[in-house]
Amino acid sequence: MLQEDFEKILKEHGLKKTKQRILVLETLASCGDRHLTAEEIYEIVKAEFPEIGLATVYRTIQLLLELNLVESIQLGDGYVRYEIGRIGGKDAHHHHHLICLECGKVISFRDDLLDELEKRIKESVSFQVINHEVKLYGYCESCLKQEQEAGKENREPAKHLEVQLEERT
Amino acid sequence: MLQEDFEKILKEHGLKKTKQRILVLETLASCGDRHLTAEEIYEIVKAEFPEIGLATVYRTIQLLLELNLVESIQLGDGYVRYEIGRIGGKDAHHHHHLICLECGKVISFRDDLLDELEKRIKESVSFQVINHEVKLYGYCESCLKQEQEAGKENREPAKHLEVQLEERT
DNA sequence: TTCGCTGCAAATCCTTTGCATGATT
DNA sequence: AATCATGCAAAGGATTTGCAGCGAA
Repeated sequence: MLQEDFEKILKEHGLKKTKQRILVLETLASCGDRHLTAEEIYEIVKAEFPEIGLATVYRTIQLLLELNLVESIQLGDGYVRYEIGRIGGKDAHHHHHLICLECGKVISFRDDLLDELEKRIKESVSFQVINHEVKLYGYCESCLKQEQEAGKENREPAKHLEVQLEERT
Repeated sequence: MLQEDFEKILKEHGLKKTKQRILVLETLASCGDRHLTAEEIYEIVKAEFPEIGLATVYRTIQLLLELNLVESIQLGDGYVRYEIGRIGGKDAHHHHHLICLECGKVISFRDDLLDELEKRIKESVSFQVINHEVKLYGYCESCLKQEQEAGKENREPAKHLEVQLEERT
């Protein structure tokens, strides 16, 4: 089903159907919420198809981005990550990310509040908003719990995200 | 004034005051809205102080990030950019970016609408939001004008930002 | 058969690091 | 004088590219 759509899209663009391309897309599709890096995709595909090369993974990701089948996000940790986009017409446009500063977990959520913001922008500034990207940094449920159990010191929450992330490398 | 604050902060942290550090910070301060890359900062400082090395610029930026004097943003074009943060107590936390897909211009704006979103997140998911980052992609005023003058074809607006940006390299 | 796609290795590009020298306190 | 910071060059790490061979159409 996913694969059939994909084959159709490839054909429409005069591109060839290859096992590598299908595997990369399938990996992204099945790891829906994991937000994989190129290297991670490579490792996963290699388990099933050891001949694949990392360069092919990069080239395929590039292709999928151009075909609008995949989207990229950068969490500020130096890696570019990829997630499957709206395949088959479902508009996954307005989904955003909650990023845990403790464990790095990424939670996706939808919200249309930003439509309101876009409208306001359009009115106040002369800027035509086409798309937007929202990242909320904080602490996820399980990290909050762990901390509560660990003791009652007041955590001084990170003021600067990027730095925070870098320090945890 | 800026420089005095900076010297005080350096002293507080047991760091030395050097010409390089001051010039990097000044460059960031005076180029307020330009969102410079490390390389650009390097070039600007080098005009006034040719002995400086790129590595020093990187090290200084790192320092400024840790001191919370500077913030970084990634526009998706592969470069990390830096902008001066809230010096002297002014809280510049909730400012976000409008990014022109045509010319790459970055416009900063403030908005507190996101506070509302944060509140909602907290209620619906158990996630403690500490900070957030919003990027709106679209077309700036002057690019819109140019286009109107150039002709009346319907522009097919970019569906996928990152790709769009990459293609303009 | 034709051309596009792949794998490999080399090349790039941005950023970081090691080390001896030089500057600041 | 004691450190810390700098410049340079080399190292790193992610991503891209060149090219000959392979595989889809």
